[in-house]
Amino acid sequence: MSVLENLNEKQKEAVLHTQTPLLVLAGAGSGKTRVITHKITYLINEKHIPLDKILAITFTNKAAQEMKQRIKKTLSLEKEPQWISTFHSLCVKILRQEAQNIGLDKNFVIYDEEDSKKTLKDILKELNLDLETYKPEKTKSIISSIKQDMDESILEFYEFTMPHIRQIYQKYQDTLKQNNAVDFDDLLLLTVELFLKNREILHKWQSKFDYILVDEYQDTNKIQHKLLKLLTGDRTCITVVGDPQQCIYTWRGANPNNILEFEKDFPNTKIIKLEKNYRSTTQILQTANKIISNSKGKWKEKVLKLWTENKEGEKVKLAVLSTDKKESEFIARKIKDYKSQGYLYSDMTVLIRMSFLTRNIEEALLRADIPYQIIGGVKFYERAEIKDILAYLKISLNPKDTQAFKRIINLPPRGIGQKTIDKIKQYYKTDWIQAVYDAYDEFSNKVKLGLQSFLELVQYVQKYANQQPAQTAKYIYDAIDYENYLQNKYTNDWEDRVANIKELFNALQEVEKSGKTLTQFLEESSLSQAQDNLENTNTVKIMTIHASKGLEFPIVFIAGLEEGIFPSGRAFEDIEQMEEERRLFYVAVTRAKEKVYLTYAKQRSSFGNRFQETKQSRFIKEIKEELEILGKKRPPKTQKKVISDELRIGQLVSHELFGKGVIKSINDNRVTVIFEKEGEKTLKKGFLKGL
DNA sequence: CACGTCCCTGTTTTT
DNA sequence: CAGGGACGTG
Repeated sequence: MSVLENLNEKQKEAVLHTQTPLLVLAGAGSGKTRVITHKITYLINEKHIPLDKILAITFTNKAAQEMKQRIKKTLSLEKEPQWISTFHSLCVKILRQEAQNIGLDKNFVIYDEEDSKKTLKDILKELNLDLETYKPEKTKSIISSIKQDMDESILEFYEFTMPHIRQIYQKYQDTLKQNNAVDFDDLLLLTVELFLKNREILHKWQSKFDYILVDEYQDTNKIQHKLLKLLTGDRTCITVVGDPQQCIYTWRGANPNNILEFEKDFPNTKIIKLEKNYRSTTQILQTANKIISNSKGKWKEKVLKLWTENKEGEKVKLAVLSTDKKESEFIARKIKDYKSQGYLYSDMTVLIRMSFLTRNIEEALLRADIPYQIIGGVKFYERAEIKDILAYLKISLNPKDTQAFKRIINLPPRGIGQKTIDKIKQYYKTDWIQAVYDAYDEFSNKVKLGLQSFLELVQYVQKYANQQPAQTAKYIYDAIDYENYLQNKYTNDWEDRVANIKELFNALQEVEKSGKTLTQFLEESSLSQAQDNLENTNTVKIMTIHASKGLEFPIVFIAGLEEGIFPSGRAFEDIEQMEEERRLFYVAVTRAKEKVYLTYAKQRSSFGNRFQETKQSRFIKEIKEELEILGKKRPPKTQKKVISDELRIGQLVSHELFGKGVIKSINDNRVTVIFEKEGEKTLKKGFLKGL
């Protein structure tokens, strides 16, 4: 049982190379996950590195989980390896242990995007600044890039149009600190700062790891690169795997230059290219190569050219539909077809560029009785009802958390409004709960009553949350009569929301059973990702292309190939962004093993009612000669079943685009068919197949 | 001073 | 369609 079994020469080389830092340029479907897991096994078995001295960083929690289990199984371990995680989870672990060394309370909370933006909004109001000039989204993204690049010079640029941006940034950092909170970027930044400031601690963590492996390197940002450099030190014990052509996260700081810089920062780097693809058919790969050949050709010698020994397969297909509704119905119909041909629902995925496109797809699949799962969208722990209940638990662990406090002080309505909160704030010394006590005498009896009910509840939660989180959550739910609150507030979908709460109770029950702490649970929920919820069930998965990173499916539908959607309208004026859109398309197509369907609608309804004319995505034109256009051209010779002369009235037929139908009349070469879904159409014989 | 209603706007992608 | 801000009412 060699660890090198079933690896090709290049893969073997990548597993065996440990003398110098290693950069593996691994194309889509070239078996990079395999290389990483085999390499870990090799390091343990042959190089005798203890399992817990290997650090492996993956892009998603899901990937980390799978890798852990694979290794546990391969090595017949009792427990899972503990240092396989994402960058963010790794940094949380480090920070929890070292909190006191950077003036952080170890009960710090992680602010999500919403909390961070609300914090910024509060700051803007306090500073009396215009919300238009300093849009919280914009401001947040500027602050993020400062932190991700560890470089404040970007402020000089923005100060021309946003003179107070520096002040806002300062205040934002101060506020987070006061709240005993960190944002996503802080997890990385604070860890790096800790290492830079404290040699001893750095050495401690360096010596914890004898080897470091990193996946999806093209999507790491500057500070992650820096962190790796710090952890590696002068040693050579590092392997990173990536593919610049699959970089799709520059908009949140990913820096594909990390791949180029790697050689500089890690001397004597060896480079190995994995270009043999094991996933896709020749046709799919050819189309993918065509897509990426239209990119500007940066990263010269780092660009991979994929090839495969897989069979030819079918051409990538394009279906043009009249409306968005028809588009999703087409997809549903195809799914049914393939199901009846023996494919599983779980063999198929629908990929989209923007999550609002899930709506139509979901409706069509629902109507067609096709089981599906939506990955991402509004995530579970970002739902208002979940955050409401969690805020009670959070405030009990960290009573400094302003966002949690504001969320629940008047939930359910207790007659406490802005003025009361302002007053409480004047009494703020150590934390919000204390502030409420201290300010208490200031208020009218009515407000006092409201505050009392709040304080009583919080006292209870503080007492029991840690030991019995599930029961405590239930207690909160009943105490605030939350079901009633949901019923009144959300007349349409309150039942779904109640179901979500029940789901939360279950999750908390698991926490109690598994012996995890509430803090651990809260931090996992903050760092939960779309893919984490990917069920191993026989359902069609619907997700954004970003969420599909690292996954593969036999059949892939890519919907909404329209200018403004894919590529996104925001990319129109920016060449770099357009390049990223193109890479995104490349990633989408390379998810497929056997079949790819591209679709777009000539008309799409925006918001509620109005239809808008769309324009075909530029990407389609770029690969036109690779495509089989459904419903327009004669199907290629592979489909010999085309019926020619023996058509008769009443015969069941099928059409690529319109689905199943029955022949109503025949007139020379033209046949009128009544389609199950599309109604009556007259078309040429050649387009029909017998059933 | 809190709370309800009306009207407006605005859609990337996410740790 | 939905979330948030402005504005008027009790």
